[in-house]
Amino acid sequence: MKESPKPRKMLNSLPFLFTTRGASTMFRSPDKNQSFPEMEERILKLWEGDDSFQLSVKNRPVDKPFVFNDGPPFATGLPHYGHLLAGTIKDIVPRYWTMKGYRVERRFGWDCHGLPIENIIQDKLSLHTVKDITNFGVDKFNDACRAGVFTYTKEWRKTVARMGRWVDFDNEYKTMDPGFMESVWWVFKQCFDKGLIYQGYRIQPYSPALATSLSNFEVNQAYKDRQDPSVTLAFQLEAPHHVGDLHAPSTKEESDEQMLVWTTTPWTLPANMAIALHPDLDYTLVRHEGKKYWIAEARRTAYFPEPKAKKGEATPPAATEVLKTCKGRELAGRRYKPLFEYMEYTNDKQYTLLMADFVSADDGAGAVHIAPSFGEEDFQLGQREGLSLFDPLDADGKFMDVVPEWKGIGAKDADKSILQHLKAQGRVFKHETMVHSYPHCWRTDVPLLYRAQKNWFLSLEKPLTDAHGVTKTLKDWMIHCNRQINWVPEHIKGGRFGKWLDGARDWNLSRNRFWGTCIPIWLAEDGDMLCVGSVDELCALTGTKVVDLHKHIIDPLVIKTKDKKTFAADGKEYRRTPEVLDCWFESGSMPYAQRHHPFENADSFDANFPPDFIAEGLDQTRGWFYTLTVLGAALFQKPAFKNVIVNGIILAEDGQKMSKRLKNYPDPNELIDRTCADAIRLFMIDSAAVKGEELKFSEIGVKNIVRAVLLPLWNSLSLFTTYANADHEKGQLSWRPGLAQSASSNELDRWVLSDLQQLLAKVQTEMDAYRLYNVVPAVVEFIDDLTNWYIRRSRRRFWKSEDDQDKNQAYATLYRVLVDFSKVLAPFLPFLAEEIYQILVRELKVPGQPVSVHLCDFPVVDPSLLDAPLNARMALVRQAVNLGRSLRSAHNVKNRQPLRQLIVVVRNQSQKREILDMEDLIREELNVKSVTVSEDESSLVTYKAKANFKSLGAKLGKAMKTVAEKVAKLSHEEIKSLLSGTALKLEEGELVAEDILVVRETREGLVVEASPDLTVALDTSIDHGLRLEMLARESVSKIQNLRKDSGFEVTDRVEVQVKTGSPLFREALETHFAYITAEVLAGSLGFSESIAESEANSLDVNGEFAVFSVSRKV
RNA sequence: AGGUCUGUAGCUCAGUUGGUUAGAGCAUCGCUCUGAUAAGGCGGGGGUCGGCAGUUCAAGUCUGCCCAGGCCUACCA
Repeated sequence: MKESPKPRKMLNSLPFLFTTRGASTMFRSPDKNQSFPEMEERILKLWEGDDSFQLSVKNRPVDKPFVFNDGPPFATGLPHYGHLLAGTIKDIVPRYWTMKGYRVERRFGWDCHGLPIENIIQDKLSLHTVKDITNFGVDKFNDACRAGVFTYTKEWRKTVARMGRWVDFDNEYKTMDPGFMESVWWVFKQCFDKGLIYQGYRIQPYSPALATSLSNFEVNQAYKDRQDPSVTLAFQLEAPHHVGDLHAPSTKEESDEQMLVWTTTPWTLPANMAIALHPDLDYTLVRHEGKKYWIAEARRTAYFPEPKAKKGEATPPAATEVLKTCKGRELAGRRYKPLFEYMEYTNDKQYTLLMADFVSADDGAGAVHIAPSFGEEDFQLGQREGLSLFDPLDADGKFMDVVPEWKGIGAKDADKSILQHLKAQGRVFKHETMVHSYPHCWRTDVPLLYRAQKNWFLSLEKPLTDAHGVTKTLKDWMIHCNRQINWVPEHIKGGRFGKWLDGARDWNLSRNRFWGTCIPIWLAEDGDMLCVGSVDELCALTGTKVVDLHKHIIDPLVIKTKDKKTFAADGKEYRRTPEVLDCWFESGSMPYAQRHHPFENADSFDANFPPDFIAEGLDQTRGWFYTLTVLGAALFQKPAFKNVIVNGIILAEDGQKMSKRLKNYPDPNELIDRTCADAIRLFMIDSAAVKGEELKFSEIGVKNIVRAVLLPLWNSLSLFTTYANADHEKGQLSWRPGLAQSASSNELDRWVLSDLQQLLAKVQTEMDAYRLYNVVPAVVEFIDDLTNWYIRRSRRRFWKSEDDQDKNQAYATLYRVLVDFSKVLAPFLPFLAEEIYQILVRELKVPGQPVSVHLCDFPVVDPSLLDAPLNARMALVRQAVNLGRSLRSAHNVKNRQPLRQLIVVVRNQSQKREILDMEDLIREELNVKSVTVSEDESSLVTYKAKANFKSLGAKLGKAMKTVAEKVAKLSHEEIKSLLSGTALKLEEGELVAEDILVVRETREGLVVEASPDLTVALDTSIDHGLRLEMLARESVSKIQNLRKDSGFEVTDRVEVQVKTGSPLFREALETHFAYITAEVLAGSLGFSESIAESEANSLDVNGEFAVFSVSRKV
């Protein structure tokens, strides 16, 4: 064989030129020490040069789309393994459907708006508060956000491409594009016109330092322990006779009873409106030190402990006297004297005892102080009972004029003073402190206030009617749509996501921020509102040409009109509501906004919605998955996606979260350079991470993929090209790629082809159901079948020098398998699959074949190649071989020692044929002279039986146990008779063959191994001839090792010299001269006394000694 | 605190409608094979299937309660 060229370098510079290879070489030989990362970089350039990605899309018909929607990431940070995992899934599925003949457009998208970038810019410009930003200028601030939001796009592009993901970055969408934002307005107006949008209050975490409310995400970042007052107050109740007299104003007639109420937020007391009790809890009136208090019975002893008996005293005098006990509901409506007089009396429920289920008696006094402006539950109760909102705080969280005592003092700061005031009035029953977990402002560390904020909401409770006239509330539509989605893993549908939908509440759409899509509502002073749904509309209404829809551009535009239909001018003035939209609204609008629907491409919308496929992480359940679902249901009463793969979270190897600070994970780019992208992809896909479970990421795991999957495959390719080139050069091979070939007569060939068809069927089934986790194990198993059975068993067929039919069939088969298999692998291992395809197909310029494996059609099952009985037969033979190998091992008979015969005992006639069919294979694999098939195993094994619990259990029920014991005691003969079809009568019933499971025990002193299907025995007697053969094989092995150690090429011819004093060795070498010289490609084999001995070249077989010398024949 | 997922060999995980002695890969130890292979083969060691109850002739599997971990959600006054 000629020097193989250095293909890598050549291809880098001349990617299309293959003709420079020597004419005698058929295939480019893969480098045995190939660096996979280098190979991948080369493939990337090849794709770029060929424009393969664009071709793979354009080659497929427009009217056969597979629609994929990509969730947009933020480019303010670098991609991490979570992105790589989702990205790999987002690559595999589209590649697969492309190869199935669909046109799969893949547009990348960028999330541009929102807090991540606003926070970065605030830090950069040292703008700490909302006021700082407005003083700085919203226009300048937004410009800075725009300029900073794409910091890492280059790194993203590079890493995403390097991972082998094909996605269109040039045609990407951005949520800040005017077209995208216009479509978001359209979506908003659709909701508005359906009556879903309303303005209302919701309790939100509020940072007084920043003068803004915060998102839950921000709140969750800064929970910490905090010491707060824990105060029990005594509210003076009025006389009870006013109960039920709804219109009677307070008489201020005091009773002598007080209500104990617990709070940790004294600053909310000036806004107290009511007290809540649980209707079903017991409340007790006690007399203590001359005063009467109501308290939840369950809390009584916590507040009024029973005095302990002192030594000598019998029963201590009770300090607390129980007067009466009743249910909370019996106290409903009792009035109390308010602590403060800041509020107007607007509702007869004000300052009364109200009933609420959320009240518990776990701690406190079992009665809750209600300030509807300052707590979620308070707010809900206030809404129900018609209480007004009273919020005496200004934007900075300081008391306003209505509370003159604490005017200008911050809410939390006023706690102490308020308590002092109340103590002076005798209203504080108990004052302690407690430590509890409380949210703080993540930027300023100031404790947050929960207060009612005016917001824009999307109602989930409004009825919507679909095209078929069916009416449901939006929430019910969402639940309805969710039923149509194929979730992987399935449990999310009814579990995490389904439950979340069940409990979904109206969506708060507004954010008091700056860099986002504006809420397109203009308000008049009288509360009248206009919703703008497009740029043209805005231009018409304002008479201004607008190209950018960001806040600083839009806010100054005032709409003046008399008539909302004709927009006649000079009427009321409408000004835009200042909020921007929740960014999730933009993400949820992505299916429409990325294609500027309905302003462009409206006619093709139906074909593209809902999309076939999306894939994101588990954390998107409440994020993207949810907002997509809301808007899909709101606009079209349809699900926003048909299939979704939810990936799990990737953890570091130690099971902790990946942490930059702890450096407990390798840098993705460096790992790619150390291992390769294909291996990382496969490692991630071959895990429960593709069904929503977490994955512990380990570099060792990735390296194992290289070792267990990539290298064996690479070596298969290498074997094939090496032998093909060698044979081709010597003119020992007629087969050529692309030549028509008839079906192989060799069982191994037909087996591996059938095995491949089974794999194809499996991959198709699993991919069609989006169960990626079932695909990789099947692929890996096929690699094992291919390398460790097909190729190992076929080696000699490639090695032999005759250009016969068998050899040509072997080449044709392996070639076909490798090419087809490269197509199966293409979605999963896009680089290695491409390299195989390039070497085996593209570089040969086989007519009619695409230039890239990714432009090929996914192989479909060829029923003519599928032969399930053959697969079963081969499984049986492999079992027989395994039993035989096990026997050799157990009895310490080396495989190089040929044995006389193997006896296989079969269970039936068809097995007999199957074993005899493959006798040659078994003989060679087990190194035996003959295989004898027998149907009677009585001489080899003894039968024992076990009860078949499955079949007997149903019949026998309780008698199962006794029968099982009897079955275990059955004799060999009884079992034999049962097996032959005779039923056995027992007290408990009749036994038939199916009711027992036969266990074979080998008879003493025999070399026998049994499995449920087969029994195998080995004749281990060795005669003179067998011994000579063994020595010959040992010699071959030794010589081959010497060849290898000397660095000779596979095809080099050698001369062999032997020194031995052993007559047996001499006889073996002489007898098997032809065999040995053929095996080791020796031109001569002679004896010599002048060979220097070393450990490497001497051979000691059971005391027979020989020394070898091998030299290359020039 | 609630929801949800997970808990099976040293590690990563399979385990069908409940049914024999709970499996695989990796790792480890011993033996072995090999001119494609950094591989392959055979065997060994290694398990109270998170715990406790219950249903059943029979529970890793079904039910209940509890424990641990992850994620999501959450102002309990």
